[in-house]
Amino acid sequence: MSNEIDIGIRLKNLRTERKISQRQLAIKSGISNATISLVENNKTNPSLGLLKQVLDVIPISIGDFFTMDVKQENKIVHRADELTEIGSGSISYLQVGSNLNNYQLQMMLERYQPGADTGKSMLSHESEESGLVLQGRLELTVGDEVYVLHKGDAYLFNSNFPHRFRNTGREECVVVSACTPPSF
Amino acid sequence: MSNEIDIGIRLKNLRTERKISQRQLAIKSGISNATISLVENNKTNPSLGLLKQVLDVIPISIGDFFTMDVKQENKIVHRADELTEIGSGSISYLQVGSNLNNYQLQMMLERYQPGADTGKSMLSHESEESGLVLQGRLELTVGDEVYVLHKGDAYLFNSNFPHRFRNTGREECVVVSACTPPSF
DNA sequence: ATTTTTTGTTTAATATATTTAACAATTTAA
DNA sequence: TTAAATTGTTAAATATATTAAACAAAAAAT
Repeated sequence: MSNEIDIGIRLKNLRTERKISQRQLAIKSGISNATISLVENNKTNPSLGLLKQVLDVIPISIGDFFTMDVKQENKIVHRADELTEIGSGSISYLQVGSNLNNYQLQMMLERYQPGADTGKSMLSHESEESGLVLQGRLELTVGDEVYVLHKGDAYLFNSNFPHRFRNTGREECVVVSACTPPSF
Repeated sequence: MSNEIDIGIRLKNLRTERKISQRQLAIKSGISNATISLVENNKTNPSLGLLKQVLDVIPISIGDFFTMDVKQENKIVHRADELTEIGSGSISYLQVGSNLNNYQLQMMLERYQPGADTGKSMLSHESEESGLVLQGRLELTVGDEVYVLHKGDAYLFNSNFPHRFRNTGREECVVVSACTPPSF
């Protein structure tokens, strides 16, 4: 397992800046795409030779790779039309910032269409979550407790509890939420 | 096998500068001494985590490790009193330069006290050796041939042949020798 | 001299990185 | 809407790094 080096983010930044896929990088470098995925997620402890092979196609030297600044999302103010959509279907998640790799906080403007449901799958992740309802009706289930929130109501819980959101109202439901660390 | 990175020399320089043995470095870093040996000789392709563990005890960052200048012995002229003694006992080897890691050539001023003997152990190493006698009497054995050299005489042989030097004269014997690559 | 440590290296055993192949999810093309 | 291609991820197979243990050579100690 990795020995606490942030190499994953560094590589991912370099790759995405150049707008190439893991597979493209894999082919050019002669490394399998699986490995590139593992490296980017710090799920392996790559050898120097491997890293060099990959960095050679960027190209960047190993020294520069480690001394370069970790690409910071330095934009501070994000205009309403600049929020990045990471939801889909009947649920919209407009996230503040696009690359949160270096942040601990994830802020979103959420819109649930009537009937929208995050699913009974009770997704759970290791983080804290809070939100405030701006409009509409939101049903929140945490564990076996069920709550209904209206405009002005808010929630805060440790999200390793299984939880679920539903818009049980007739109009669109709008929520501002925060999560730490970012969950997706 | 290594992917052509000169990490071995870099690490060895750092370690020897600090005058610690492979084993000491191994213990402090939690890595086996065998691995350190392999790394220093570029006989393995170490993982980043491993490298970091080792460099942490130096200490030096991975970035600095790769960007630092490879310690070159850049002294060109070495004064008579600056030669470094690497012999002992009845044999003195005054070497030109102290750290020959980055050189292929090892030049020495050798002094054999009367009776001095490199030993019957017939040390053999993979290199070429040449020398010229400045003073005294030198007996050279290569394989099963025995030669006696006097002032002005010289030798040159492939030193993977077992060999041996002795001062069989009554006065100090002085030789200037060259070896490639350096043998110790 | 002779033992005892310490040195760096090497080999077989073991742990782990890397690959191959499959997967689900999203995008593109038709 | 469906099919085909591309995305990133994961599991089992394989290749390789790493370790533990033994080795020879040199240094230090007795």
